[in-house]
This record gives sequence, structure tokens and C-alpha cells, in this order.
Amino acid sequence: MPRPHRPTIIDVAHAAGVSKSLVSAALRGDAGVSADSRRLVEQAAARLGYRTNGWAQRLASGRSNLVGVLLTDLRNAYHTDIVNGIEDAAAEAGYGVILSHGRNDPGILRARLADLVGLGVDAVIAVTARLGERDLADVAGRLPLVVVGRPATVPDTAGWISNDDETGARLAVEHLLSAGHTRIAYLYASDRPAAVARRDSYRATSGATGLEFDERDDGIRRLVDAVRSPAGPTAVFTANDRLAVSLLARAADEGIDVPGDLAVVGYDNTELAELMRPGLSSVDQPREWMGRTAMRHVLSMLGGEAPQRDIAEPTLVVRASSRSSDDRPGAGGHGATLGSRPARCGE
Amino acid sequence: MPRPHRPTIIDVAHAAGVSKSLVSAALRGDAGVSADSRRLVEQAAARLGYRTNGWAQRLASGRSNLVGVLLTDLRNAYHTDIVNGIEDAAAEAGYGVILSHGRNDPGILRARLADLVGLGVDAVIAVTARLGERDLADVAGRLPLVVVGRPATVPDTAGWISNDDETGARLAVEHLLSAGHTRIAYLYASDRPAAVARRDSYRATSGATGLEFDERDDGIRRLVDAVRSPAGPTAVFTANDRLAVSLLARAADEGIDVPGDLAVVGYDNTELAELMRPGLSSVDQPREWMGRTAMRHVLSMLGGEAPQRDIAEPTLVVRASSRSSDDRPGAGGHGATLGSRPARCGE
DNA sequence: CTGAAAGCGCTTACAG
DNA sequence: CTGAAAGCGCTTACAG
Repeated sequence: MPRPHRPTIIDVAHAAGVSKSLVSAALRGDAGVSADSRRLVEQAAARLGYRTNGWAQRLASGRSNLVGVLLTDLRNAYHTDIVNGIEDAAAEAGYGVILSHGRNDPGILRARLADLVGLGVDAVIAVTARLGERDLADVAGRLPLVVVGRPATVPDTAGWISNDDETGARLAVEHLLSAGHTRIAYLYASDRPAAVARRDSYRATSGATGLEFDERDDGIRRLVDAVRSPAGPTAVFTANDRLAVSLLARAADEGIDVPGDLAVVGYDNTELAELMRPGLSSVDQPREWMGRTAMRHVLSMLGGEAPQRDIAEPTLVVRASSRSSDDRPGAGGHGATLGSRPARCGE
Repeated sequence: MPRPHRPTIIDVAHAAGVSKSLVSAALRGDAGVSADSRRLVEQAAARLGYRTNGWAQRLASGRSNLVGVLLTDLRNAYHTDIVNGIEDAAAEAGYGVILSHGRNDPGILRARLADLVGLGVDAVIAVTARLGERDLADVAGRLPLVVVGRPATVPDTAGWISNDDETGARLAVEHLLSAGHTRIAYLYASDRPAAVARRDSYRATSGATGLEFDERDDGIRRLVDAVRSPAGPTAVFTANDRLAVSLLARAADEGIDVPGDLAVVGYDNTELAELMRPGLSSVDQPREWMGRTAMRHVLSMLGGEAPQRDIAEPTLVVRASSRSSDDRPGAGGHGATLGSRPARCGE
């Protein structure tokens, strides 16, 4: 494909019989260009198949009108709504969005963050907890950076949409307590801040039964074994849905009835939670809102305001996996309609 | 944050006491720059915290070394391995990757495709079947475009990594036939080319039993009802895993045993297939390979070669959802180790 | 409302 | 192996 000399604004100017700056002004939609001139320019541009050269535009204007979004990985359904929220808010403000992901690897994450900055975006939203303060601070010193999630620390030069893991875990455990469970376990698989916060809140709420299982140490198997013993747990709160789903599979394999023998509550309320049988109770986060809010922070920082912090309030969605038999509605365990709003929280 | 005059190569040149072009050459890693000069320049650059301005570089060089990747949506786990394949091949060739997604909406998809082109990437890989030939041809006339998937038509100005849906469906149905099933149903939810190709191949292989169910027309419910009738299906092949999972949930709700009452085989072998109980048999596609191959096509087109077409050969992964009781191995239904390679296909 | 000039920060030939 | 010049295609003031 011998690129046939892509037309420039000079070509359009010639074709329209006007000056180059008029073309620029007209194309940018600058007010103060007569309707006639504008039409003239637009027609000439269309006739020549003119497309503005983004690199030149950005070099000359000094702004890209682009925000880079960095995701921990592509696999996590949790990200989707956040990205949509960001994109909607960005589009409303005339910004484009560039996506990148770190394959769940801190090294790759760091490299992608650098790529994004090198690309020349105006700001970055990092939807990940796996970036160190050093890396975050480095970028935040250069351009507006907003973190979505719960890393160990976020430099105060960056904006931050934080999870309220304490409340989320409390909602889950209180729900199980109010269903009569007294021996509630916690299943986790990492020492990341969110998992630790959930655990601490679990301990404070459940009365620290000592029933904690680390999947990195074969926790699911040990948990399932424990369920069979007399003083074993009758319910479990897991650090995320992924773990809960693996647990459900194992329980099914081992003939353990959920919720009969073991009630289960997960975290994140991903698409999976609704598809599983039994349906998985899970703590939901306002993901769309988190995305929109992150973009709002970006815009305010771009406008020169200081970085802020916002906290996302979780809610609990109850499904069959934690429903006691006496309040089980009908056959299935759908319950998607249940408790998707804060209303259910305190119950 | 008062941007403190970001240093340019001119600043670096002054600091290093050399000319601006030497800085450019050294920074680009141009051979033919003495080791001493290079060190001098690099040190000065590091000292000043110099970062190359991507927009200027791309404007001046005329290339971005960036390929845009457009995904149907972010939710589909199917995409992940493809993207990884693309990124690995791109990195090896010195290219960066920019991600975009269309939220499963043809209009948004089209807009994002235009955004990518407007951004100024060197080439585009469209991992979607939801773009019309018009849109594809429009882009393919401008820069190298490679399509991954199975749209209705792909202009021959574009490269193409196509699914072999015929073979995939045949593998699934033959597997069910060889397990003794004679009344095999097909469950689908769209008329997209891939679904149609799978259906046609299903018909040809299964002997067209007429047991076809469209989920847009309450197909899952009707299928489950049919299973209970004397001449109802004893097995079903679904157009994708998502449908299969919904079916498994419904079957569980209705007390239908899988695979006892109904054997199920899905398509795509997403992560879900392995997590479900019973584990879901599914047709696998070589996603990583598809991504790498797409990038290889891009590079060859960038090198002036004509667009080509490649076909991805599917394989079948058998899990508990379609395993007859006499060959069920032990308790569970994991079987992730089974048939993940072509070896199993012909059986 | 319109036009000529300078400049954004690089790279690309092209002399030395 | 190194330096001065021109140019990539826009935008931004700034006169008219």
C-alpha cells in the first residue's frame, strides 16, 4: 500500500482557496469562523479525505486529551464496569481513553505504567493495588494520577478511590451471624492490603474464632476437612469470588452441601456469582461509580486542584449460597434481585 | 503542579556539551555513536530527568511503532490469551500495543476503530466479528488491518485469522455420538457467522435431528422441558460456554442431572468451563497462537507483503459434563488434564 | 472574521 | 564518528 501522500491542512487550504490557519481554526470548531468559511473548509477536507494528524496536533497543542487506564489484568470481570464508568465520564469531557494491563504481574504493571506515560497521555488512572508507592509517586510527580483500589500506600500527590473493605467484610460476617452461624471461617490467598483489611474486619466482627485458611497453603482442602469435624465452621467468608467459586467446586466434589453444611459469602459480586449454583452471595462494590469518580478526580487535577480521596461504599448481595433453608425462596437460588442496594446492608 | 519545563534534547545537548543530533542518535541507540559519547549523553539525560517526547518523535519519524487492538468487549475471558499473544509478538518486534474495546456494541466498536486510526497507530488488529465489511475495508485502505474471528465478510485488503467453526462443532458432536448419544440438540443465541457455521456443521454431523433451541426465544427453558420428554435430547452442543453455563444453572435448578440426563459440550473453553461443576466439556481454540499470528501478519503487511489468511484449528477438551458414567474417573469432574491437545480430537 | 510567522521536539539526510 | 539545516503537520499568538 504505497501511502498516497496523506493530505495536510495545507492541501485543504489550497483546495478551499483559504489560508492554512483558517483551515485549522475551522476544523477545530473554533468559534469566530464564519459559517460560509467553515462549510468551504469542511467540503474541501471531505473531498480530499483529509484526516488530522494526531501526533502533530498533540505536539503543537501540548495536550493529548487522552487518559491512560492501567488494569491489573484483563481476566478480572471486576474491571469492566470501572472502565465503562471511566470511559463514559471521559467521553463527556472530550477525553479519549487508552487501555493497558499488567497481566497480574508487578513487573509488567510497572513497565506498562511507564509506557503509558511515555506515550504522552495527559493523566493516568491505575486500577490496581499492585503498584508500589515509589512507582506511583514517580508518575504522580509528572502528571495527574488517580489510583482505584487499595494498594499498601498511595502517595498524597495522587488521587485515590479506595475500597471500604472493613465495611464490606463486616456486612458479610454480620449477615452470617444473623443467620445463626457462630463458627465462621475466613478463606484468603494473599497478604495484599485489601485481603488484610477484610481479615481484620472479619476478626473484629466474628469474634476471632481462629478459623482462617490460606489457599496458598492448601486452605480450601483444609477448610473442607474442617467442615466435617464437630467443631468445624458452618460458614465461610472468602476474600474474593474467585476463591469462593473454587471452594464451591471443591465442596461439590466432596459432597458437602452449600449452604446446608457450609454457607459461603464471597467478595466482588462478579458475573460468576450469579451464574454459579448455588448462586453466590457476595459483597458488591459500586464499580461504575468508582470509574466515573476516578475520571472526575482526573479532570479536577487537570484543572489544577489538589488530589483527593474518595471511598467506595460496598453493599451485600445475598444469594442461595448463604441463605438458611427457612428463608429460601422457591426452588433455585437466583436472588439477583435481592439486596443489590445498600438497603440490605444493615439487616 | 507547575510543569517545570520538561527538558528536551537541546537541554541534554547543552548539558553534555554535544550537538542535538548526537543526542538524538545516541538516545535512539544508533550504531555509529562512540561508546564515550553515548555514555556522556546518557548521563546528561539521566541527570536532567529527560524523557523523549513521543508526539514529536512520531511526527518526525512518521511511525508510531504502535499497534491498536480492538476487542469486542472486556468481559469475554476469551480475549485475554489472544491479547497476550499479540503483546508478546509485538514486544519482540519492538512494537507497543494500545487496547480498546467496543462493549459488545457495533456502534461503539465502529467509533473505537475510528479512534484508533485517528490516534495514529501503525496498524490495527480487530478481535471481533461485529464489524461490517464497509468499516473494515475503510480502515484496511489506510493501514494494515488484521481481523481475528469470524465476521460475515473480511475484505481481501485485510489480513484474517479465522476460526474453524466447522471442525470445532464436528469434534463436539462426534464426541457425543461416540458416547452413544443419538438425539443431540443445539443451543444458540445469535445468527452471527460463527454460530451459523457451528450449527451447519452440527446438522451435518448429528444427522439433523431438528432439536435446535434459540435462547432468544426462551431456548434454555424449552430445551430443559424437552429433556424430560421421551423423545427428548440426551445431549446438547451449545454455541458458546456462556450459554452452556446458563444451561447448567437451569438444569441444577430443575433437578436435571448433567451428564446423566443431559450431556453438555460448550465452545471456547473459557476459564469458566474448568470452574463449573460438573466441569464443562468445551471446544478450545489456540488463542495465544491466534494473537501471535495476527501480529505476525501485521508485521509482514507493514513490510509491504499482501494480506493473508490463517485458520485456527480447534481441539476438544472433555470434562465431566459429557463423560458417560462408565468412563468417569474417580469422584470429581476436573479433567483439566484431559484432551487439552489435538491428540484427543479424532477419538 | 482572516492571514503570515514562529514554534512544538523530534528525525532525517547530508556535509564534514 | 559528529554538526548545521530542513522539515514532520499541526497550533498559537498577533497583526490586520
